[in-house]
Amino acid sequence: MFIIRSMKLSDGIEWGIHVTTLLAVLPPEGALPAARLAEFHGVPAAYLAKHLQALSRAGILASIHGPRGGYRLAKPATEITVLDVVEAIDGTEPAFRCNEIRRRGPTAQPAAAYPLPCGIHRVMVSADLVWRASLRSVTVADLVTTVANDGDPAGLVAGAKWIRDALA
Amino acid sequence: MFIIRSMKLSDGIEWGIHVTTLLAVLPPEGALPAARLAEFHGVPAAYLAKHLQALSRAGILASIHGPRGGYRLAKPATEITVLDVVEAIDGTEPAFRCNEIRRRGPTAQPAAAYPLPCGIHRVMVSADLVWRASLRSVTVADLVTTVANDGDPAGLVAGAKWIRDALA
DNA sequence: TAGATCCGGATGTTTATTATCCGGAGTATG
DNA sequence: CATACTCCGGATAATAAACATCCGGATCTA
Repeated sequence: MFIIRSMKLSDGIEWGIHVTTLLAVLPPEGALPAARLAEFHGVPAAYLAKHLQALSRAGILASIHGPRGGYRLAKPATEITVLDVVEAIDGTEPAFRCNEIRRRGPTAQPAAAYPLPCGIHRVMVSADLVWRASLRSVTVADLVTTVANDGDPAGLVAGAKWIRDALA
Repeated sequence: MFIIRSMKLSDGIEWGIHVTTLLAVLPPEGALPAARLAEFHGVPAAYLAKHLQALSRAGILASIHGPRGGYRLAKPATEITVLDVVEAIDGTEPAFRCNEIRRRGPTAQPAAAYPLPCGIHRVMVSADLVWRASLRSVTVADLVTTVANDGDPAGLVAGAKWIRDALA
C-alpha cells in the first residue's frame, strides 16, 4: 500500500549492463544487431535500441552499419566500469537535487547570505559520491568473470551456442 | 535535451530533512503544526502534510492533536539519522530492481539453474549499501551543528525569532 | 545497386510523482 | 461540555517521467 519508490533506477540500466556484458564475450571482430540483443534478453527491441544509441554516444559501444553490422564494445571490457554504463543511460546528475528551500519562506535572506552549499545538500552529495565510487570499482570484465564462475554450466553453453549462431 | 534523470530522489526527501532539522531546535515541549512548517519552508502545505504523516508513522516525529499541537521530534536528534528520514519518505527498497532478465530469452534455463542472485544485481546492491551507510553516518543533530556553524547569522536570528513567534 | 543496419525525431501509452480536498477522529482550552 | 484546532487517511486530479513504437534518412557491406 505505501510503497513510495523514488530513488529508482530505470530498467534501461539493467538492460545496458547485461548487453555490455554479453558483448564483452564476443570474438574481436564480431558484432550483434540491436534486434538480436533484444531477442537474447527478452526485452522490447525498439526501446532497447534507444539505450544502445546512448551507450554508443557515450563511447562504450561501437556501432557498425550495414549487413553483418550491429554493436560491439568500443574499448576493452577492463576499461568499462559499471558506472560508465549507468551514467551513459541515466545521466551524471546526482540523485539529490537541492532546491535551496532554505532560501524560501519568511526568514529568507539575500543571496549573498548563502556562500556555502546547503549542509543537507553536502550530505547527499557525499552519499552520491560513495555510490558512484562503488559502481566505478567494478568493470564489465569483472562481471564476465562473475557470470563465468557462478552461472549455470548448461546456461553458459546455451549462451555460447546462441552467440555462435547469431554471428554465423 | 538528453537529460535522462532517473536515480532521482523526490523533493519530499529534501522537505523531510529540513523539517526534521528545524524541529530539532525547538524547545522540548514545543510543537509546530504542518501549516507553519510549510510556511517556513515555502512549500505546499497539503502535500508536506503527507510526508509529515510518513515521518510520524516511522517514529521520527511525534504528532500532537488539538490546539497548540503539531509535530515535534519523537526522539533525540542524535538518534535520528539522515537515512532514517530518507527511508521514511522514500521507502527502504534499493534503487536497483533486478528483473532477472538473465532468465529470459532463448537461452533461459529452469529456475533451479539460478541458485545465486544475478552478479549484476549484487554489484548494484553493494553500491546501495554504501550509499545507505553514508547517509546513516550523519544524524540530524550533526545537521543542526552544521547549520549553526555555516549559516548566515542574520538568517539564524530571523529563524529563531520566527520560531519564538510561532510557539507563542 | 540492394539489403541490412544504425540514427534521431515524432508520437502515443503507461506509470509515478506531485498536489489538493474533504470527512472523521482526537485533544486542549474556556 | 462545546468549540476551535490539529492530525489522519482516503479519494481524486494534474503534471512529469518513463516506457514503448514507428518511420524516414543516412551509412555501410557485398
